[in-house]
Amino acid sequence: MPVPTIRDVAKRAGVAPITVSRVINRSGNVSPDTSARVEKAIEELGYVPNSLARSLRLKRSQTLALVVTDISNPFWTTVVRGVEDTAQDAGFSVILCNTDESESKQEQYLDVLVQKQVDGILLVPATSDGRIVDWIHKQRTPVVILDRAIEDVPVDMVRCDSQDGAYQLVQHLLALGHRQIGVLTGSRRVSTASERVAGYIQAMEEAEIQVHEGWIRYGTFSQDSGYEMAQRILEVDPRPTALLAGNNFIAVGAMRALRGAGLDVPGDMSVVSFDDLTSHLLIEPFLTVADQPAYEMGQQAAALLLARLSGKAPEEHQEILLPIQITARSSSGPPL
Amino acid sequence: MPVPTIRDVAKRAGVAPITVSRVINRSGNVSPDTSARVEKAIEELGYVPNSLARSLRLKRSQTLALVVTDISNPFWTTVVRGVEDTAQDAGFSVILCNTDESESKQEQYLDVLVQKQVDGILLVPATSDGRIVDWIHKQRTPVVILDRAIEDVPVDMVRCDSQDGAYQLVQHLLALGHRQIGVLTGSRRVSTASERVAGYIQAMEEAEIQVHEGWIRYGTFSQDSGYEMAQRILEVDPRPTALLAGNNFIAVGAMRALRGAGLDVPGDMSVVSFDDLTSHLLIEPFLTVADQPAYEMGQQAAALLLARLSGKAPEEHQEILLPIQITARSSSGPPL
DNA sequence: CTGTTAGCGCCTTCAG
DNA sequence: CTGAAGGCGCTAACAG
Repeated sequence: MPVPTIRDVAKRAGVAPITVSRVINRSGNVSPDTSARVEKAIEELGYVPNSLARSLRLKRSQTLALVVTDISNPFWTTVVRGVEDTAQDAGFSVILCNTDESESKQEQYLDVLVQKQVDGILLVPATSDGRIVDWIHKQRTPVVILDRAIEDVPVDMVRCDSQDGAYQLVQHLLALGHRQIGVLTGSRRVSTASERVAGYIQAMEEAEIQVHEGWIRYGTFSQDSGYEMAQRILEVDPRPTALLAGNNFIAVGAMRALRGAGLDVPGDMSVVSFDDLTSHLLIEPFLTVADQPAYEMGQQAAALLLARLSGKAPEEHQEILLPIQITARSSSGPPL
Repeated sequence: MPVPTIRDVAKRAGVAPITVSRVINRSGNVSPDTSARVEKAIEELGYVPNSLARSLRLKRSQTLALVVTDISNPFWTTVVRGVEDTAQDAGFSVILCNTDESESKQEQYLDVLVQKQVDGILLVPATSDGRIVDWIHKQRTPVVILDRAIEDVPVDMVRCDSQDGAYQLVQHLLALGHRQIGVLTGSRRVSTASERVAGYIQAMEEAEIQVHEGWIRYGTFSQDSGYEMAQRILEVDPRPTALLAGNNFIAVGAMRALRGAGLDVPGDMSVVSFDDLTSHLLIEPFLTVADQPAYEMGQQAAALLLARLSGKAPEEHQEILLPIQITARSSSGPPL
């Protein structure tokens, strides 16, 4: 016996398919009596509506897609939760995709998502190249860009004020007395990486400190890269007395490198970082961090996308910038 | 201008829709000449196939669903990667869902997934109640159960040998000289939680140690629960000299509690645990653990499901049990 | 190699 | 309050 369709239910209840549809979707008025007969038939047959057919007809799938760059990072899983909770409340499902910072994987996923007729896409772009957004727009799928800026394209965006976060972290280090400060960040092609450097430079310039070029290191947002960048920066003369890590993974990698070099944190080297979320898994949080509101970012991005879908968002593209607060802990102290 | 359909492409290329379909799917033979004209039309119109319509017609969506219980836990994100990589290679997309160990959320998700006509479901069951599997089977959707056993229902299953893992961990503690050993685990309704207790009891009985009832604590697989269970167990007389944590989150919570009580690990109390994955984010891994092959579990489960879908799996239900190895580190030492 | 016909399961429109 | 007809976009089956 094949899977029952709306027609099977209709036949069994002695009504037309459309009536069953009305009962399922509570659209139009159906007499309590008929309604009950339909419900009974649904129950008896174990009928489950086919939402593929429904979506095809309605031209909407009640589904959002969320494309992130690294699902292993607790920072992103927190964003995921913010998105999911918000979508769920609005009756939307979420398809989650992971690009591993790869542009080609990103392209592949976006293609599939558009084909699957998702109603909207939340994208953490692998790079700041705006063409991908143009392409999605051409497919008439609404997009909200998350966490990272995109160049030269008008699009809804929700992100954190990375520059200010970095600025605050460096100010904190300066206040402790540091003058030689290094920064380890992600790829140049990722806006958050360069903005964090910009905030660093801003603070250093205000303090009238000459920044040594070896103090600024670009890599990737990974532990391995953090490890390597830290090793390199230790060889720079003059050697920094404090490091600003572009994210939590870089911080962990860097601290491993410092440990390998026999350096104590914060005794021999202060370390401050973005993204507090490693503390979920640490016995004793000790990293001084700029703590991005990950959950809120997910929430707001999803809310904005949903507003777009229902035509409730203002015509012009929104750019929401969330503030960052820093939390001082024991990984930063005065220089030797 | 509305989104172009296969008919628009056909018209522009001067062919029938089916010919366009054949070009897109490389099904049937099409002359290179026609094919080129079609490709051109597709390009010019920016045509993207509607896979909703395709799935409706073909009765398959090339989509799997993965339902996990806690996406914040790196253990699960690793499983996710194993599943995704395997699915991707076979041309399948994955819809990821997070139940937070809640049966009602689980039910809700499964309903949506069946409605969306996913081709198969990979489920980490919130509880060992077998009825949910019966329900999915009734919907004719293949399922593979991950990580946790389900009672009394014939179904494909891929999981790790929790009992043996716990047995090994306790043996390790016994070898160090511990006789009073406590165990902090998850909910009684979750098979892995109880299996880990079973392995503990097995090892203790073999060593002819009388297990004090206060030494076995059931809670949930969360940090808060670990914290609370650890606080309680410290009041038991005789107090354990070593603790076995049912997962990484419980271990972290427990260690925080020990720290709050002024106890040193492993000086005053040894701690061993399941799931090594916190180490990704730790500067210095120090927990003695039973390290479950998370990525492989995801891979194998996805592979099994895909084999089912293509009819390549053996008729009878498979139960794959992956071995667990323990890694001894500095969190465990001899008792005082 | 190419096209015609028909229908996947559902819901909008218009009639009763 | 209920139903009949038609079509969303796609592809199998069967011509030619």
